[in-house]
Amino acid sequence: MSIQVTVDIVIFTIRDSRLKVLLIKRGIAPFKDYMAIPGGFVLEDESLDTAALRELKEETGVDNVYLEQLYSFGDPKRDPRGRVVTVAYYALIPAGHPIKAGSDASAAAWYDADDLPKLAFDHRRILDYAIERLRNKLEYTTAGFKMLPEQFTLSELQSVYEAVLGKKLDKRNFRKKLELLGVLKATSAWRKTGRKPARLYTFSAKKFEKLKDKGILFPF
Amino acid sequence: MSIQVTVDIVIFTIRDSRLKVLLIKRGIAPFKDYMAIPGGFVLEDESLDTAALRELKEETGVDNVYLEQLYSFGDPKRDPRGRVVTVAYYALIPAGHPIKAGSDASAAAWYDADDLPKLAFDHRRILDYAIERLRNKLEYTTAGFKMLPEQFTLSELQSVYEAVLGKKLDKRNFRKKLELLGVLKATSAWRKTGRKPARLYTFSAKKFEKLKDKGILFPF
DNA sequence: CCTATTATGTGTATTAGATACACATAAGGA
DNA sequence: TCCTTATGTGTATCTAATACACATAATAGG
Repeated sequence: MSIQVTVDIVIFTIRDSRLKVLLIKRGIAPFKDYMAIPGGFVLEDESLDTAALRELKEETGVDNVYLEQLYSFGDPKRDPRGRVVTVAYYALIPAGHPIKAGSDASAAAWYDADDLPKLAFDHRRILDYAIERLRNKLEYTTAGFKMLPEQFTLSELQSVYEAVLGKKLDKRNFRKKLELLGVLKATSAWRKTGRKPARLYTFSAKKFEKLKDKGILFPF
Repeated sequence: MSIQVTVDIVIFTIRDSRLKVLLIKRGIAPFKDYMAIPGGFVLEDESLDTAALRELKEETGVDNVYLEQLYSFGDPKRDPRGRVVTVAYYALIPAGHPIKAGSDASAAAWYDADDLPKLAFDHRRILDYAIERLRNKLEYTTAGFKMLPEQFTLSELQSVYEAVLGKKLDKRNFRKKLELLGVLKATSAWRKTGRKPARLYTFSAKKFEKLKDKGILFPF
């Protein structure tokens, strides 16, 4: 009745206007040379969240990013070595956020969420579940903002939504909704990106909290 | 690094037009005489879902009801006896469904979800989380139907929604939405309940699946 | 038997939000 | 200087959400 407990973390980011997932290559059996979601054992004296944060830090050097528990997977045969229950998490990393891949550096890489390689264990199922959750959460939470740096253009924000949802959105309607919600603050800065400069915005957490208190959710 | 894993199950039903939760009285320390959510250890060769189904059956005699994983709780100090990670589930039992409480019979009872006693361990947190999840799911899934017998009146259905959401709904608008969705089948049976008889309906899973495929969700 | 009580069942008007859709502007690069 | 590309902006239409009142059928009680 004593079971090993791990955490596995699906790490999402946006790159090249695409939803990407960080995978590492397994160096040892079972599933040697398969790609896998980063993870590891929960230690004796740490909570599940702490374990996930620690693993995330170890694997990517990343701190202070959004992390949420996803689901627990506990099929008795999911790990051929023995009974392992894993608590899956997912993390959202801002586009362009620097990643210091750890000792597994050469073996870690970003993969397109809709073009995944074969994965070890039941990681494909975990990943599919994470993508589904992210898509849903995007529509009624601020998950979209968590994949952007503090300052961002409206096109960048829209691009995040399009990458995750996998479909094009209408620019004017997208902006209309944002304006209606009133959770963006225009800054006086501009992104000069080769073309016509775009205004930079920040997310107003205060205004969002007020909306949440009123039961108003994001309508994308 | 070897941890005990349990499942705990928040068991919901509707009684007297109120959302109720099944709690059992603990006979032994720690938290002796406190009320607690039913649960128990995950066995060596069973999946998490199987463990939850087994516990549910053992505690209530109930089979074939809706069961969904909720969240995993793993604070190192949540159980004073040692390291226990629990995978919480919630179950929805149709109103009026017979419960054969097990050996703990005398100690098991239904409590109003909004008038709970002191609970053992972190069970209050688990329960609050379950209620929140149920409220949310009610609005975009068929959870409401799962707390009703196969045949039900429209008033009974509305009463489930009102009990869970904790607010009154407009009868005509409620029925209008249902009609728009078209997931109900009128039967030729009537519930004679002391007053004017009410028509009995059944839920059409087929039609619901079609709606789901189109991405249409329940708008309550 | 008659009346009071209680739950069922039904439609319309108003408001709010969602969707569909096109063009002028500013900058960089050829 | 022109071409390319991304930014930024408003209106009309449709669909869904909300607010709201009364006749009907049955039982219970006097």
